[in-house]
Amino acid sequence: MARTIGVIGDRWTLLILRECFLRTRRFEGFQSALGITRHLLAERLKKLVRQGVLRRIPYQESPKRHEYILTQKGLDLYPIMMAIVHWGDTHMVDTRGRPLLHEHRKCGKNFDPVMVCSECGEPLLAKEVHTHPGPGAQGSLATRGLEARKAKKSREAA
Amino acid sequence: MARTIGVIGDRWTLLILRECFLRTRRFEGFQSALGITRHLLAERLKKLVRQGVLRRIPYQESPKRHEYILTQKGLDLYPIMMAIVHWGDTHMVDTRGRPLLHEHRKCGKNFDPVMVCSECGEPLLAKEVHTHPGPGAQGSLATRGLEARKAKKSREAA
DNA sequence: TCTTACAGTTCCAAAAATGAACTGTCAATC
DNA sequence: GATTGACAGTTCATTTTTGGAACTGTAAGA
Repeated sequence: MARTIGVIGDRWTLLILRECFLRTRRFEGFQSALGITRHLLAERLKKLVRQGVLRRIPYQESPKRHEYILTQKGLDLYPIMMAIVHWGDTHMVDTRGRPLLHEHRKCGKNFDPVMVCSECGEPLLAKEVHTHPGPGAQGSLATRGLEARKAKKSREAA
Repeated sequence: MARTIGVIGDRWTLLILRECFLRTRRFEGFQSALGITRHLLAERLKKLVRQGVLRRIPYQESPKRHEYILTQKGLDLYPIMMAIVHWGDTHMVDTRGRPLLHEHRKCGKNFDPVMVCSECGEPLLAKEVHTHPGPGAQGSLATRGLEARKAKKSREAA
C-alpha cells in the first residue's frame, strides 16, 4: 500500500489519471481541465511515465509533440478510481446528486462498483477479512515503525 | 472524485487509515507505526474527525486521552484500501512477493479483491464503462477547467 | 524523587506547490 | 513579411506544507 501511495498519493496525480480515463491525452487538455500549474503537470506526467503508468507517444514531428496514454499498469488503476468515485457518490454528494453516472456496456445499466472476493464472489466487508503476513512481509508489528522510516528514505531517493 | 481526494488525497492520510483498519487506535500507535511527524499526525487526525471519517472517543480521564475509531463513513473506505493494496500486489511487489495476505472469513480462502458491476456481477473493465452526466453534473467538458478552479478555492477554504 | 507513557504543541529549517511570465517551433492570418 | 495563436513545456520568485527536534503537562510506577 505504501508503494502504491508513492505513485498515486498526492493531490493531483489521481485527478490527472481521471482525465486519462476520460480520454484526455495532451498537455493542454490536462492543464485546462484541472487548473493545475503547468510546472507541476509537467513534473507529474514525467513521474507517471517513469513509473510505467503512462506511455509518452509522439503524434507529430517538429515541433515534437507527445500524447500521454495509459499503459496496462495504468488501466489497472481503474478499480481504485471507481472505488474513490463510489465513496464520493455515497458520502460527499450535495443535494443535487452525483455528478457522473456510469453505464456498464455489457448489461446496459447504470451501476455502482462493488468489491467482491475473488474466491467466493461475495461482497467484501472489512470485518470479514483477516490479514496475515505474506512471503514479502517486512517484519512484525513491532518493527513496522522502523520499516516505515526506511521506506520513507527510499521514496525520497526516487 | 475531487471531493474524495480532498479527504484522502495526501501522502499520509491513507496510511493513517490503513493503521485504523489494522486496529491501531491511539496517537502513539499511529506515530510509531508510520514514522509520521507528531505535528502532521495531530493535524490529520483532527481533519479526519472533522470530516466524519474517524470518531474521537475518550478512554480515560485525567489526563484526558482519546482513541480514534473509524465511523461507518470511514469503514466504507475499505474498498478503496483494498483496490490500492491489490494494485500494489500486482504491480509493485519485489521478488519476495506480497507483504500481506488477505483471508475471507466467509469462505476461508486467501483472495484478491475484484471490482464488479452491481447490476450484472461481471468484473468491470475500463473499456466497458461509459460515463454520462448525472443530476449533480457541474457542466460540460468545456467548463470543467473553470469548475476545477472553483473547487480549488473551496478546498482552500476548508 | 526520578523516570516513563502518553498526547499533544511550538518553533525553525527544508521541501514542495503556486502564479505568472518566458521560450521555442510551427501554421495560419493580416 | 510580420503578427498572432496553439502547443508543450521551463524558469523563477513567493507562499504553503512538511519535517525534525525539542518542549508541555498529567499521572502512574520504581
